[in-house]
Amino acid sequence: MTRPVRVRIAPSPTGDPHVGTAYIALFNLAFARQHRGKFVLRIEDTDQARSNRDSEEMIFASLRWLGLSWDEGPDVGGPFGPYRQSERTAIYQQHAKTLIESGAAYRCFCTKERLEEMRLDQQRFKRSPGYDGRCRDLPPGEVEALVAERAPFTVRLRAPKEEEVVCQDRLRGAIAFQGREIDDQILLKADGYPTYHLANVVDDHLMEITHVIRAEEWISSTPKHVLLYRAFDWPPPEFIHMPLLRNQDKSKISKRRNPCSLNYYRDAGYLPAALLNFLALQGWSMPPKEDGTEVDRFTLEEFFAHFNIDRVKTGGPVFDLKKLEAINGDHIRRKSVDEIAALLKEHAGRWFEKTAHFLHDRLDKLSDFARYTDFLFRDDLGRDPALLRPYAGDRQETAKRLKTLTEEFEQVVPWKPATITDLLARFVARHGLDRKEFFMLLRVAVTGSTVSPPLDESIAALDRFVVLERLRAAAKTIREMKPAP
RNA sequence: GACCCCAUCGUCUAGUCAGGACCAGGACAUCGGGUUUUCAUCCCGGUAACAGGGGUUCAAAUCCCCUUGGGGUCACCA
Repeated sequence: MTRPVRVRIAPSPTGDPHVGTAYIALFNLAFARQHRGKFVLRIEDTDQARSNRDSEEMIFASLRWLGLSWDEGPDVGGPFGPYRQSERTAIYQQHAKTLIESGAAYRCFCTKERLEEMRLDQQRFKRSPGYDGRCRDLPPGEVEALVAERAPFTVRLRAPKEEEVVCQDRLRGAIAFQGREIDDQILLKADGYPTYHLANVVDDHLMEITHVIRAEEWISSTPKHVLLYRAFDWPPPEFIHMPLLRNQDKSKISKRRNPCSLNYYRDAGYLPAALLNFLALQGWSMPPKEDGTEVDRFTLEEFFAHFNIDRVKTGGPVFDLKKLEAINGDHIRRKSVDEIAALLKEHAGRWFEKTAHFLHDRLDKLSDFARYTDFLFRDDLGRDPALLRPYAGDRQETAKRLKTLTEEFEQVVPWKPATITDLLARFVARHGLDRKEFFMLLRVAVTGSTVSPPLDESIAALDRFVVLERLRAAAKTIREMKPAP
């Protein structure tokens, strides 16, 4: 008897809800539907420093917005809970202990500092990185003594160095790794929280996950997972690694080169059906009909009806916003006028709520909102180049400053007015810039006008990627300006 | 750098597993034309790809090998 199909997504609640999460969720859900199985949402919040509840809420909200609903999860419960890893630490600790007892794992007393030093050495001598095994074979007596004196420790996987570990991937077949290349990964951190590797394997087993459909970036850690299943004597799930969504230059999709936040797509007015349709086309296509015609515009239900995981292509698809936009347009045109009116109302309403606090003082009549917010909706700013004045008249220097600032904007977390204000203040202070002049330059670069809501609010209201693009465009314009006569 | 994954138009892809009717089909983008008072929609048409080299075979986009190219991973992050 085969076990009922159970799949899961395991997003980490850090930052904005990611388009890649929706992509993987979509394929997991489709697979579950096809097999009349269950789709589980598990929150992987074992990184104390980075995880936060806001982010978790946004994951729920955006997946709901898309209509990708889960059968079990932290919010809806289920028979395999809790579904938040931070609430399962005792389970992981217990399993880590089992591994230590069986010898599949060991306690490591190395400090972060020593590990850092080791890494530097490895770099210096061009040795391949990885734990050097100092604590791997500590005499039992020494370990006991260290434990007795409460020395902090981590738990590491004891990877067999001679063996070959073969992972089976549904789409790629067997993938072999030499034991020598598998690092003695940390399984349990010094703070008592598990790393992804342990938590993921323990939970997938306990939650009876049958198929692990996740992104390709996980392939190289799969042997560690396989080793863990082996150590616990558990049957591994079937692994299905989806291709990675790509930037235009084929690198893994990133918020610097693409809008990645699902909030962006919602706020920009993409329809869930269209986003999903587009995502479904990344690496997958509907089987051609009998007469050979191909259908590439379809609803979620149609996708589910024709879904087959084995049609997934392994090549990495470049995320093409233009195509998404075209598909979105098609989905909009399929709606009735009344439906569009309702959608428009909802969409505009969201923006009004988002911007009312800074519109409040600026409006003499409600329709004035348009002149203060048009920069939020235009793809092309139609900026009057004459408005863009190089700082202190120095074109090259200004372009360079804008570039530096752009790089700093890439790092801002969270993307909020307060953090942006903070960055801006430090930036002008550090470079000794005139606030008035520099901020006006930025205002024009980002909003296309010398009149706009407060800079930090304006910037925060836009998606990070859009701001970066506008800044890059402004720098380019300035760099290429004719020198003043 | 080491290991692993991948490879059809600029982009998403069909075709590849079961080699032949494929001088490679569709979509997006782009170019040209038509409908339309504008714009958009809609319609018609064009440009555009099997990475390279070796094999196997009567026959290769399809099977095998090598090369090249691209990507991912190498954290007390996931």
